[in-house]
Amino acid sequence: MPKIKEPKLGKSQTAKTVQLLRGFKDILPADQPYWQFIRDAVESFAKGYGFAKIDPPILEEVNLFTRSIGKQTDIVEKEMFSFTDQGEGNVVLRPEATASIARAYINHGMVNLPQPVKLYYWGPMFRRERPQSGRQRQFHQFGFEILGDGSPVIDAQIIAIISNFYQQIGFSQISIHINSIGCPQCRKVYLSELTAYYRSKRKLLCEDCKKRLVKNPLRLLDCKNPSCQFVKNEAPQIVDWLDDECKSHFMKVVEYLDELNISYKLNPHLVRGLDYYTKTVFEVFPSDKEESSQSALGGGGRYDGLVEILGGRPTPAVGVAVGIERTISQLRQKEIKVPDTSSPQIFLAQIGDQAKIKALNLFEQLRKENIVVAENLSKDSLKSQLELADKLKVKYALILGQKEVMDGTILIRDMESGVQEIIDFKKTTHELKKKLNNQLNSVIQS
RNA sequence: GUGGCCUUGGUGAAAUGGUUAUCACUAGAGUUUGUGGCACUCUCGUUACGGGUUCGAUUCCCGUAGGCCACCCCA
Repeated sequence: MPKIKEPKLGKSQTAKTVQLLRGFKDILPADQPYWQFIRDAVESFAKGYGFAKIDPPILEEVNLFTRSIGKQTDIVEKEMFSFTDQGEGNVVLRPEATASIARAYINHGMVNLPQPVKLYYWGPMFRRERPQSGRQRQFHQFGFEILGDGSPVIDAQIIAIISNFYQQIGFSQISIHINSIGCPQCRKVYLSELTAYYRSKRKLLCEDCKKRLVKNPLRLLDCKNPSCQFVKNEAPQIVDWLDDECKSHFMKVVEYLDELNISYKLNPHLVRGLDYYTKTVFEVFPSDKEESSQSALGGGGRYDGLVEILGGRPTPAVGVAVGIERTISQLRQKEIKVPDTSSPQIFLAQIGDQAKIKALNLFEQLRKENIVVAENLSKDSLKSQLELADKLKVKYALILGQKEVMDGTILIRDMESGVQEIIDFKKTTHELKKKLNNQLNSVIQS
């Protein structure tokens, strides 16, 4: 066992407060309705579009990412939480999930399933970056991946899913950018063209672009520095250098999107930071006013080479990944109301020892009937119990006291009107169900 | 990794180089124990951590950690 430093006790004998790790956050009970809202939407989409869930592990071998995302990318170069485990080998907290999905596809012989294989995932990802708005070191993504089909209609479908998803959760203004970065062959030709062009303009470039020119020329296209804009606007565009295959693929994708009535913007400057992308790439923004890369809600594209890079048979694939925190922050900003399904409608209050025992049993009985009841059986005064009922904003309070126990009855109090009825204790569940159903019906009617 | 601003109870704020750090909200306990949303009382802080300057620091300085924001890059 490695030695663990004990926290020093201060003069006051209390231990120093333990802080959260930089860039890590607790997802608190108050946040959960948002998470649940998105989770429900994702699950219903997965079901509707025929995706099966997969949960790859959070820890993976470092090679998985150096081979897939690319050694030269920032994610791999400086943002991975990697460490040596006590045994052997380098392990890494996954920075994204697509590579794991491709690995799983190979590992479990999914080539033998009817193609394409449609998978979705949900979970935490880790990148060791400096935190800022819309960026944490642990964040969550969900994603949809379709492996084993190279047809452009699949690209369009993935984009349709994400577009419809955001419509569904109440984002009416989203903006989808799409582009094609070709296959490795035509991209190679294009890259030499692009670097030749930029080299001729080298003197005009910002410092960052000079670095990009050597390191990752594709990224030159999304430089935000105003001084580079002119150079950028005149730069050769990849769509003009796509080979016939890639060009017709891209045109078909666009055609299908038109057919599905999905609005998008062709963005010749859109490139993505992971090496495995081929052909179609796209990004989703909350509105056309916020289209900087930090505000991207999600993105994806085709990755026809990935499975092969990881040692599988050549398998075309497309996918999309969505940032959940970013989506939630937009839900909040747009003040989209999300349902809070967890809050109880009933509070059970008791007075006196006998009533407490009876309440204990009643609570269990109601729970078995799937009636969500709040209580605080350790509190004795009715006043404080009703106070709590009020704070929980329940619709009804059940009141069980000495008198009711003797009479075999129970009180149902309507918390809004203050009207109370005495009912037969045995009919408690029946009455509650009746009341809750009435309420439900009136909500549906209005 | 670079830069800017910031850090006072659970939350949001206030204040001062000098005895018990103020207020509001929240939470808990209570106002003699069968009725909530009001009111009142009480309780909850070594002023992020470490060091320095000083007779004296929460206040000034430095470091560390964390937060926010921007760049790089990404979701």
